[in-house]
Amino acid sequence: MPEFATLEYENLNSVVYAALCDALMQGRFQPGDRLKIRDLAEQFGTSVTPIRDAILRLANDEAITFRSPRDIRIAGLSEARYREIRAIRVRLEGLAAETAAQVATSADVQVLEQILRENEQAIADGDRLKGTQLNQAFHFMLPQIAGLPVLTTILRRLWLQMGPHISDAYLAGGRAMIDHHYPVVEALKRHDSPAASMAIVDDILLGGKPILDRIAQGEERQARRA
Amino acid sequence: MPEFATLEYENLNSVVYAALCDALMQGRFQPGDRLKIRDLAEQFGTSVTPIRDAILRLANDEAITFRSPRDIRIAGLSEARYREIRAIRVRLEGLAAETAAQVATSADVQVLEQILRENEQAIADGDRLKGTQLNQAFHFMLPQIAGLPVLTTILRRLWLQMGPHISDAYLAGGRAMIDHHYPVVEALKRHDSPAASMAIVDDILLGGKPILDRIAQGEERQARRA
DNA sequence: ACAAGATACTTGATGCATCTTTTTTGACGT
DNA sequence: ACGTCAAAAAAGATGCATCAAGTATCTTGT
Repeated sequence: MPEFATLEYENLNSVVYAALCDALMQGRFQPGDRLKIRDLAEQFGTSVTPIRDAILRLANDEAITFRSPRDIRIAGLSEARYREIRAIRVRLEGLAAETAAQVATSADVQVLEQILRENEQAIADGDRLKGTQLNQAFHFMLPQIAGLPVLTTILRRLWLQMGPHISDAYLAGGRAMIDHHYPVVEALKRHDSPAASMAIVDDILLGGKPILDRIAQGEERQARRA
Repeated sequence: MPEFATLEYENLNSVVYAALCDALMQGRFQPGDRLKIRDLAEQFGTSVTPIRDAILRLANDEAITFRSPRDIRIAGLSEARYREIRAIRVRLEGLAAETAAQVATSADVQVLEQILRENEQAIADGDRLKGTQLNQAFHFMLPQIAGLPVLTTILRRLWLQMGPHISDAYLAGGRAMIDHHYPVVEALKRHDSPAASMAIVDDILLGGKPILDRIAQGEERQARRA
């Protein structure tokens, strides 16, 4: 008897959740933006229940916060918290890169190279949205190649929190955002785990610099105002 | 102007979620146990809505799964998935221990030593529940001392998934479960980050051995049946 | 006695009404 | 202009009714 993939039934709340996740990761929300359940319900054409469900899940992910019982907003991100997320990413994406380097096939490498080419093109075209998406796609390929689903989930959650903060800063760094991706691919080809890990760490620390600067700058501005 | 902690207002779904989390972490559920929203609503004395909300959050944490659209169960844990969780814990708790070693005060150390003493006593008394809780308390102290809230959240989620699988295996290992905690405390006293990291890694790998054996054994049994 | 089909029951998803509290708004006084 | 305050509007939490789909039970024919 053939195996059938357990087909994922979709409930409305999952659809809404996925849509909001996409929006978050694409930077289509700004930190502090207010969400209203009834408004979203109208936009999605559903009742409020699936929206509430999705928002509850995002709140659980700490991507949105309840500033007060009736005030739902896109979560802010302090500099300290961003630094923590970065430190965690260094450890976890390092693990993903190491593992991926051990098991990567040439097909895997080709997918990565294809993403890189498209990303290069998107940057050349000045297409910020596509550039951000392809950058994320590259990062998520590593845990996928490595066969680490739990890791993928954790990283997705971290990106949900970073999403609203990277949109503006992304192209500020220009091609720097993907410069470090090339040595990752080279390391995977050679099954060189330490090199893969070091390259992805460089990417996170150096490529993420403009984002950190922007958050730090925003905090400083806020401090002066107070 | 002094900082005020954003006081957490409590909604019912948070109360239910916290209660279910506790139950999960204490191993009071078995993998595969079925949850029924209406039953839980009766037990908690609420309507079904807050229960649904809490269950949705736990599903988002991947602590429970929807086997089919109307069949909510405590999630299983494959050997591969457990190994992945362990690898992630090694990286993240390593980071927590390193950071904690740099900033730990003598007050922090005293708290850890107190937990260790009580844990020793619980094991001597054969009090499995208390032993498990204190073991967890020790592990969660490290990211707290280190001041890493995001890390704490991630680890809590991982423990939610491990909870139903550690109950039986815990005392099987006897004192082995906390043997490696002592060198962690010693390393924190000396502000010796590498030693702290190594000690906690030993604890995760060696202390977690009986859990892995149990999961592997369970899978083997299941494979034979098929 | 047993299997297949029909029936009744369970159960989560969805929608919606209501309640309480918050937020908004606008008038008012300083 | 600006801050204050009160009334009105808004908004999330909670509870509940209904629906559709799955499960268990019962019936029925062999």
